[in-house]
Amino acid sequence: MPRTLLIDVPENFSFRSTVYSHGWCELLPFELDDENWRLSYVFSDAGNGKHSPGVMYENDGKVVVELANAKVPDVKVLADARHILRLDEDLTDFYGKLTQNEALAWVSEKSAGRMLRSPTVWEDLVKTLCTTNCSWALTKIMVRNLVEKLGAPAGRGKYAFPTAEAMARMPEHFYRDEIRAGYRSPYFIELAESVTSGKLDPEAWLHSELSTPELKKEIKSVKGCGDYAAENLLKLLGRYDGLALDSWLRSQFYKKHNREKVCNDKKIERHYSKYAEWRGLAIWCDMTERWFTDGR
DNA sequence: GCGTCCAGGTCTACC
DNA sequence: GGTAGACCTGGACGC
Repeated sequence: MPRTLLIDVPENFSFRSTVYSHGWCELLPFELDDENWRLSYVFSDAGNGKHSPGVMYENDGKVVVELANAKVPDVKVLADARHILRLDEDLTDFYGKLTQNEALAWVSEKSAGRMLRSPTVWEDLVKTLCTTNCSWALTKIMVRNLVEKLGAPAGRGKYAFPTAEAMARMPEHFYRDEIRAGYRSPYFIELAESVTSGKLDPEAWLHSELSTPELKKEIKSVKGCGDYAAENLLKLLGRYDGLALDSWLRSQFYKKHNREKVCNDKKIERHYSKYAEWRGLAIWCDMTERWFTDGR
């Protein structure tokens, strides 16, 4: 039976700014209707293998979650929605840092800075691997293939994000031929097997007591995860002291701050050093300003 | 239509 | 520790 849940949001929360924070809203099981500002997702109760396609949107100062069925318990859906939209993340200190720089004043005005994420670190980790060394178009293809070919059917033509168990079962040629993952194929299998065997627990990274450099080292132990991928995942975990520089971010920096000339990473790091532990979020907001101020 | 380049990089071998 | 070369794919681009 369909049902509707309501979630209170913090004062400095913007549904649009959060959904548009980066490309994750374009990766299945997320789907964005940017005319009506509704974000779809397939919620899962991993323990029971149940799934509920849902739609999130903002109305009257609350986030509304409409669900197609009652297969996933309310408490699980609510927790996942809060996690996805980062409703419990306190950005007060970050916004305070931005008052030192008028150029980034728009961030707090637009209530930006909450980077959309998946309900599980597992899903974010796999998606991050899909962003490495390829175009965004290929990233979307790989994620779509993973979801539609390995995800559990959830009705209405929707699929949940595949579990580690489902991914561990498939042979390498499946990833090469069906997912189009190329050289990443053995990495996916190794990662999935590590998670299913209990050797690796990505969800524990959310509350890890390790320092960021130590946690980064652990993330980089995953084959296919280098500096960019580890720092990108750290941002999704709520740690912003790495810049997660990739070719897109670098090119945007050259255009905006270096007269379109290439420079080394040290210069980029110096530029954002004043934001201290928030520098990774500061560079991301700075480089994506047009998305929020010009419309996207 | 075909070849080349490169994109939201990383791994390995070698020095 | 630093660096060169290999690695899959698909889209853009030049011819």
